[in-house]
Formats: sequence, structure tokens, C-alpha cells
Amino acid sequence: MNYVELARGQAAQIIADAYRKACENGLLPQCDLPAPIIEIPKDLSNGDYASTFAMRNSKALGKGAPAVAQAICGCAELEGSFFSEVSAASNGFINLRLSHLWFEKALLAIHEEGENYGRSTQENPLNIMVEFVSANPTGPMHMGNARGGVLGDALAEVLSRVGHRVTREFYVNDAGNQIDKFARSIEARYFQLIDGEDSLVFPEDGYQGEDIKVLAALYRDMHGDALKNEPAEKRLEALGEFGISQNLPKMKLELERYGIVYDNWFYESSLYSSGAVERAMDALVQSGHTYESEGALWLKTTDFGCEKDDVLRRANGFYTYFAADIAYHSEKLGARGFDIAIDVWGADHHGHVARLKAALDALGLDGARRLEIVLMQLVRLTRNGEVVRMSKRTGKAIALNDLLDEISVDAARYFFSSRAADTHLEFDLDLAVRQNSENPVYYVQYAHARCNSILKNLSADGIETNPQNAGLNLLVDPAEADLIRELAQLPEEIRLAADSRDPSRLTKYATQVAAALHRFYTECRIKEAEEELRTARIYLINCVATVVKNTLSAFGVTAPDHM
RNA sequence: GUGCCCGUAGCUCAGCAGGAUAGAGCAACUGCCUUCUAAGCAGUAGGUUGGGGGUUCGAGUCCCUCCGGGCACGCCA
Repeated sequence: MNYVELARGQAAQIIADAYRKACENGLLPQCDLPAPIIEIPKDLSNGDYASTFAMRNSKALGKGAPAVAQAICGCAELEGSFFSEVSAASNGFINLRLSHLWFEKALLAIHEEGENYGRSTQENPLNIMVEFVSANPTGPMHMGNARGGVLGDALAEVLSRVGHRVTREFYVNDAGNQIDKFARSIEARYFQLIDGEDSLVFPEDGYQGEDIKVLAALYRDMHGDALKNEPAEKRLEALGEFGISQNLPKMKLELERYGIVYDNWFYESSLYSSGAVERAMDALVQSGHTYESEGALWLKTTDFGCEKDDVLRRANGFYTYFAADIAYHSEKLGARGFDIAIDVWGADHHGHVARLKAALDALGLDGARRLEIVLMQLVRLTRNGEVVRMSKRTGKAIALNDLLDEISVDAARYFFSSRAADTHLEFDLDLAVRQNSENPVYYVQYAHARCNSILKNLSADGIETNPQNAGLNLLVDPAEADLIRELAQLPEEIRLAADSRDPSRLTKYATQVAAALHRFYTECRIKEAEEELRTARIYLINCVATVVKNTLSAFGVTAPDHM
């Protein structure tokens, strides 16, 4: 149950009713006004909720905002609501104060819902696919993939928590030029192993990493030198397939270590073998938005507001990556039955967004609305203040696995979750490794450990620590009220994270809950409190533990019982 | 050159749909452990929200412009 939403709704209703009553009493003129906006002020000294109704409508009502606010307050009926007090501020704000009933109800809901607290349902649940990471299987994953991984995973999680049906997918780019490049790189290393360093010139645009040498050596160990005398085409195919067959399981393991498990791994190559690419291209030709020029097949993306048209099939007869991507996404939104497809992409692909949407629009799939791209700014990796370029081609990428050897999965996931996708993220390796207790993740986890520790301690003294619904009306200390207000916020935070496609706000929320707990812990004793109050505080502590755990689990971070 | 993203405290960043006195963490300084975990709490100091215009009762938030940084503009993926 979302008590923030409930209170907000009640407040809006109270003010709307009060306005109607003020009109009947001749205090205010009858106008057609928009629904009152209710906000939670930063500074709670004036009230728990506030409305800007008077300021917003003072012009329409022909009266000053303070006068409007006073008229509203005079007519407001609080009976049966969660509010105990309504007042007009001199600048026109209408302030409402929550009654203790609200605090008690909010706590009861947390305990009742337990690990489901924070979840909600949709009237019309959507079938949503979140596709993320989709790193090229040509080498180990880097920091950008690490960021995209938690972002996509957490996004999928919050979407499912608000009641949608969510599928996590990894798109395996096992076709196209970069695979050819990959195969030629392994080939060069393979020949170097057999015939010495100068046997075959290393491709200029090849993959330089050590992992390529390892793959070549592994292939030779397993299959010998026979491939050397095969035709080049057959050799490259064998080496490319071998490389992918080695890399892909490693990537799966790496992602699992990182806490990410996909529902489905979708292979680009399957789009060709299933005929999906052909079908999509035929459909595009049927749509009338294509033409042939200089031997190539073009899509008129300019029909949909793009700056220039794009090639679908090259003059050499091969389809472009764009063509495969159109086929892939038309399958998602068509045959595979997803209402919405969300892709998490690196910002370096942003130029691709408009034309993919355009292509889907041409196919009648409403790409403008049903395809959502979350663009993630690239991670700038620095070491000793120096920028480290992250590319698989140069072999200088820092692997996700290497990072996880240095810091915990929890620390890595929290760090990458803590900033919105569109912020430029700087990741200092030395700092990350050193960060330990300075990392906010420990601050939050400590809050959970503290709750548990208190309960364990009390339990050892023979005190009942299972939540007992009694004395909740005694929780009136400001530190207790602040804490409960924070706890009540979780369902709202998850809803906002899902709606705005931005789970990073939950790390900020987690920090706020932890801060409120730590303040409460300092201000309010539990062990020495009088029995009824102690019982109520034990109830509260149990709720805090639930909320911290449910928040951290949204981005895959654990809530330890002790630290 | 064109398009997208960013610019808030010394550093890393919040600021929800325009609202009351712009907030956290780190770093600095001052206090708080014989009492439930000090991985904590309280306090001090730190700001022309990149500059300049505009919109209005009100702008960090919206619009324009300039400055600075990142990314992209392939018959690569």
C-alpha cells in the first residue's frame, strides 16, 4: 500500500472540496480550476504536505494568494482523513499536517506486506523487454558493460515491481564485420604460433588483446595445425565460431558473478537463418519507403524526420547491421509480442536511435512510442588521474572480472547504480579499490546490520523481538516520525524509478532511510525504553530492516545481518 | 559545421511535475563511546547554481544566446 499516494490524494480532495464549499458560501468565485497540486515540502516545519493551489489560482479567482489560502483553510473538512491540521501560510501555501493515524497505518502496511512491501500492481500490465549489455562476444566485458549491466538489471527489476511482465535479454552480435575482424585476429595469432611472428601480418584493425593469443593457442592445443591448410573462408569461419564458443560462456559466468541472469540470449545470426531479416526487408519494401541507388537498397528515413537515408543492403549484397537491428526489433514488437522494448545503449550509439524508430514506424510498429532507448553516457576510466581508453580493439579495456577481484559485487553494483544514465561517470580505479568504508553502500548496509544487531541483542536478553502490534501511537519522537515518513516513501520511490526509467534514485532513497535510522538510533533507546514503547520501537526496527532490504535488492545489493 | 548529453560547495554528486532559507557524502575543523555495532551522531566552515537575457506571483528547474567539456555524424557494429 502506498500511503504517500493515499495522503496526497486525500489532500487534493480536501482542498477541492473546500474550494467548492467556499464557493457555496460566497467566499470565492466559482471557476473551473485544475486539480490541486500537492507536494512534500523540503522543510517539514510548516507541515507534512503542502499545496500551491492558492498561488496558482489567485489570478483566476481575482484575490491574493494568502486570502485564497485562508478561505480554503476555513472551509476544509479533515474529519475521517489522515490529516489533523490545515493552515494557510502568509505567502499563500496551504499546509497540511499528518495525524498519527497515518504513521501507524504506514507501519502496519510494511509489516503486513513484508518482502512484497514496495511492490504494486498495474491495471493493464505491459509485456516489457529490457535488452542490456549485449556486449560483443569478441573479448572481455569492460566498465561500460558493468554500468549498463546494473542499470538494465535494476530497471527490469523496478518495472516488474510495479506490476509489469518483464523479460531480460542479451543480444549476441555473432554476425557481421566485427566477427570477421575477430576471426582474422585469431587467425593471425594462430599462424604466428605455427610459423613464427612474421608469418602473417596482423590485421590493422584487429583485436590486440592478449585474450586473442590465448584463444589461438587454445584452438591449436585442441585441434592442432590442420586448419592452416584449409581454404581461408573455412578457416575464418571455424576460428570465429571457436572464439565465440569460448567467450560466450565466460561472459555468462562473468555476468552471473555480477548478479545478472538473463531470461534469454538472442543470437543475431538466428535472424538470418530464420529468414527474419528477409521478411523485415520485404515488409519495408512493401511499405514504399525504400529505393535502390548505386546498387544498394536504402531506407528513406528522411520520411520520418531523419537527416539522411540509410543503407539496408550493401552493393555487395550483404545486409547492414541496421537491417539486422530492424529485423530484431520488429520481431520484439511483432511476433514476440512485447508491448514495449527498452534498450540500454551507450551514448555513442545515439545517432542510431532516430533511424531505428523510423524503420519501425515504417513497418507500422509505432517505434516512436514502443521502442524506448535509455542512453547511457560512457564511463571515463582513470588511473592515477590518467584516462584509460576502453576498447576491446586496443586490448586496454579493464575487464569486469578484474574489477570484481578488487571490490565486492555489492560495492560495484551500488556505485554504478548510484548515478542516472545520462550523467558522465568518472570511475577512478585507485579510488574505487581504496574506497571501502567511505563507500555509501556500507552506510546503507550498516543500517540493516544495526537493526538486526539490536534485535539479536534484545532476543538474547529474553525480550520478544517479533513485531507486536501495540503502542505504535507512542512513536512520536521527531526522529521516529522522520523515519516512518521515509519508510512510507518506498512504494512511491519504486513507482517513480520505474516510470522515469531511472532506478538510480533508489540509491539516494536508501541513503536517506539509512540516515533516518542512524539518527533514530542515536536519539531513541530501545533496550531501556518502557515496555510498551520498547515493543513499538521493536516493531519500527523490523520495518526499517524490511525497507532497507527491499530497497537494496532492487539493484541487486545484499543486506547483511552483521558487519 | 550539425545533432545529443553535461556544467550546482575544494572533490563526487542530489534537487521529484517550476515553490518557502539550494542539500548530502568525502576532505577540513569542534564535540559525543564503563550503556542496543563510533562502518555512527551532532555542530562549524564552505555557493554570483558556467556568463548574459527572457517567460511569471515565483527559475537550479522552462525558452533564447554565449562560454567550457563529452559523444556521435560510415555501404562499421
